[in-house]
Amino acid sequence: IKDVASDAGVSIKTVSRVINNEPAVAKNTKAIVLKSIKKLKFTPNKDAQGLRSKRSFLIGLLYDNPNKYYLSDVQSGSLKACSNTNYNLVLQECKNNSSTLIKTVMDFIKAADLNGIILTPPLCDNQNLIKAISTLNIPISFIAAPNDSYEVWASATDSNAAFQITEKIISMGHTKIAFIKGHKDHSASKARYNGFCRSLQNHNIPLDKNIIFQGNFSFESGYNLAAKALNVKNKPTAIFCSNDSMAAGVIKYCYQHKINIPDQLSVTGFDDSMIAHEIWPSITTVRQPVEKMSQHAAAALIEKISGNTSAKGLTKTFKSEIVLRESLGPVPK
Amino acid sequence: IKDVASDAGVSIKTVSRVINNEPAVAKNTKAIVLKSIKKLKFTPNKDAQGLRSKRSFLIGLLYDNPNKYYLSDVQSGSLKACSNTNYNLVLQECKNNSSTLIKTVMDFIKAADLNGIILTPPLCDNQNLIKAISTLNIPISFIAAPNDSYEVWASATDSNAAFQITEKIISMGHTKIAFIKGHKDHSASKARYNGFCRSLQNHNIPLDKNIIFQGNFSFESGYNLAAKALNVKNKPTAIFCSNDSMAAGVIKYCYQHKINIPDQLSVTGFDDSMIAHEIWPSITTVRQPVEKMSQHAAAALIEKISGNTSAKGLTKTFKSEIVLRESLGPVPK
DNA sequence: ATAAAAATTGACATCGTTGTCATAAATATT
DNA sequence: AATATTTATGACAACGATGTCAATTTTTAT
Repeated sequence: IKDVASDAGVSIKTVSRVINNEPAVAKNTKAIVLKSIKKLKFTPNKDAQGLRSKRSFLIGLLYDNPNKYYLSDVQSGSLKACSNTNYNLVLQECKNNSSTLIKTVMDFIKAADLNGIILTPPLCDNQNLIKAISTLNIPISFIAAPNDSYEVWASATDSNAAFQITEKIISMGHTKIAFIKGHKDHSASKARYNGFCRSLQNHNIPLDKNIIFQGNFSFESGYNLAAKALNVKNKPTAIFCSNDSMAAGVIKYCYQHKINIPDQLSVTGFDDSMIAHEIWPSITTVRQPVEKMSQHAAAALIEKISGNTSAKGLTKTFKSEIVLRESLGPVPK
Repeated sequence: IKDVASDAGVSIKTVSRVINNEPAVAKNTKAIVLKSIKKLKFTPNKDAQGLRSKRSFLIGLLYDNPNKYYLSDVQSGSLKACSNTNYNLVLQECKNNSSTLIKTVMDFIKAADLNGIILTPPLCDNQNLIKAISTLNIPISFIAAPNDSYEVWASATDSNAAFQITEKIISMGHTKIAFIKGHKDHSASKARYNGFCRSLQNHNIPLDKNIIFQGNFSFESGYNLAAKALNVKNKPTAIFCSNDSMAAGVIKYCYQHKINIPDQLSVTGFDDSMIAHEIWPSITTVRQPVEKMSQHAAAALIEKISGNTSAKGLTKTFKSEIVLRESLGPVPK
C-alpha cells in the first residue's frame, strides 16, 4: 500500500479510503489512486485488513447431507454469490446428531474466524446449534423453511409444490398413493408430507397410514421401503418419494421385481437432481431452484455482514416447479 | 494471548512458542501454558498469525468439471485432509478454456492469499496455468496423471484399469467394442483410451476407428454418441464409456430404442460415481478412489507447505478396482 | 471580505500475532 | 572452581492494513 501511496503522491490512508470505497475522497484523487493500484497490480492483504477491521472475508457453509446432488447445487450457488465480492467460502461437513456437533462448529467458526455462516438442512432446524452460534454474534443465513424469527434466509415452497405434484398424480386417476417421507430431522420433510395430505383432503381421499413410510432421503431407504410399500394387501398404484434418490431406489426395486414403470406403477421424486434426468425411466419431480436459493442465501448473508440492512430484503421464497417425465403415468386398470 | 501469558505467568512470546510447538520450551512451562490456554478457551487469531508469518492457512481447490459426482468426492476428500489441521479449504470454479482463466485464478490466489492450491482435471493439464501459478511461489498439488516433474500429486492407474476392464469385456466374448472417449483436455481420457487399445492388441483384435468416438464426459455426449455407435454397419456388441455419466447417456438411448442391456448390448463406465449404483441397470465400472486421492493430495500439499519435505512421500498412485454390475454381459449370439 | 461549515487529507496509533536478538539460567567441559 | 556451551525465556519491533482525530483545503453563508 505504501508503494501505491507514494506512486500516487498521497498518504496510505487515502489509498485505504479508495480501496474501501469510503465517501470522503475527491474524485480526482480517487482516479489517480486507482490508476496506481492498477499499474502496480496492488492487492490488499486480507490478513492485515482482517486484523485491523475484524473482517475475515470468510463465510462458512455448514452441511450434513447424505445427498450429494443437493449439496453440489448448494455449493455452486453460494460460490457464485461470493465470486462477485471479496468474500470466500469455506466448507465444513458435520454430523447433525453428533454429541460434539456444537463444539466442532464453534471451534471451526472461531478458528477460521468466519464472518457469517450458512446453515443447510437439517442443521438449519437444529435449535441448540443455532442458539450456540448466535452467541458468537455473527449473522446466520438459513437455507430452510420460511421463519419469521430469523433475519436472513432462502426458502422454497415445499408444501405447495408437494400439493401440486400430488394433484397431478391424482389427476392421472391414482387414489392409492404411497408416501415415502424424507429424513425426519429436515423440516422440508414435514412440509412435503403436509402438501401431500392437503391434496388428498382436497379430493376426499382418505389417508391410508399403511402406505406412509419414514425414509431418510437415501437411495437405500427408497429401495427398502419400496419393498414394504409393494407388499401390502391393498397395493398402491403410485409412490410419492420425498426426493429423487429415494425414487431411484424405488425404481431399482421395481426393475428387480419386474414391475414396469409407469405402466404398473407411477413414481415421483422431488428436487430435480441430476439423477432424475439421467436415470431410466426419467423421474417426474419438482424442480427446486436450489442453486438460486443458495446464491440468495449467501448474497443476503454478505449484505448483512456489510451492514446493508436497507437492502432489498434478506429473505426470499422461491417457487418450485413440476417437471413431468416418464415415471408418472395414468393409473393401470 | 496476553491474558494467557499473564495467567500462566510467562511472556507472550512463550505462549506463542507453545502454540506453534516450537522446540525450545521447558516441559513444565509448556504444561502450564497449555492449561491456561484451555482454561481461557484461547484461540489464536488467524489474521494476526497470517499477517506476521505469511501463512493464511488457506488452500484453494480449483476445478472446472462438468461432472458433479466426481467433484463432490474430490471435495470431501480434501475437506477430510483439512479437518485435522489448521487449514481451511476454499473453492473456486473456473473455465479451463476461458481467455481470462489465468487472470481469474491469479487474482483469486492473491486476494484470498492462498498458501497452496489443488488442481483437478483438466486444469492440472493446463501448462500455461501451471506456469503462471508457479511464479507465485506456492506449492501446487495435482490430482492427475503421475508426473515426475511435479512434486506433489495423487494419481490413479487409469490406463491399467482401462486395460483390465477391457480384458473383462473381451473375456465375455466381445470383439466389436465401441469406445467413447472422455473430454479431450483431460489426460485421463488419453490414459483410458490407451489402456483400452493395449487390451485389444493383447488379443489381436484390430482397432476399428469407426467405433471410436470423442465424448466430453457429459451425459448428453454419451446419449448422442450412442446414436452414432449403434448406427454403423458392423454394430458393436459392447460400448466402453470413459465415465459413468456417458454410460448413463448410452443407457437412456438404449431404453428409448428398445435395446436391452445387457442382453443385446453391454455397457461399461468409469469412476463408480453414485449414478453407477443408483441407475438401472447398474453400471459395471471402475472404482477410482477419488475421495482418497483427493485426501492425499490435500494432505501432501499441507505437508509441503509446512516444510515437512522429509515426509512419507508427497506423491502417491492409487489402485483402481473393477466393479462388476448388471450392464456387462456375455456377447449375444 | 470574512467567518463558518463542509469536504478532503494525513500522522500516528493500533489490531494480535511471530521474528530477531539479547539475556538469564542450567548444564557440560576443562 | 572457572569457563564454555546449551537451553529457556523475554523485550521489542514488525507484518500491512484501518481507526481516530487533527490539520488543511475548499465551499458556502454572511
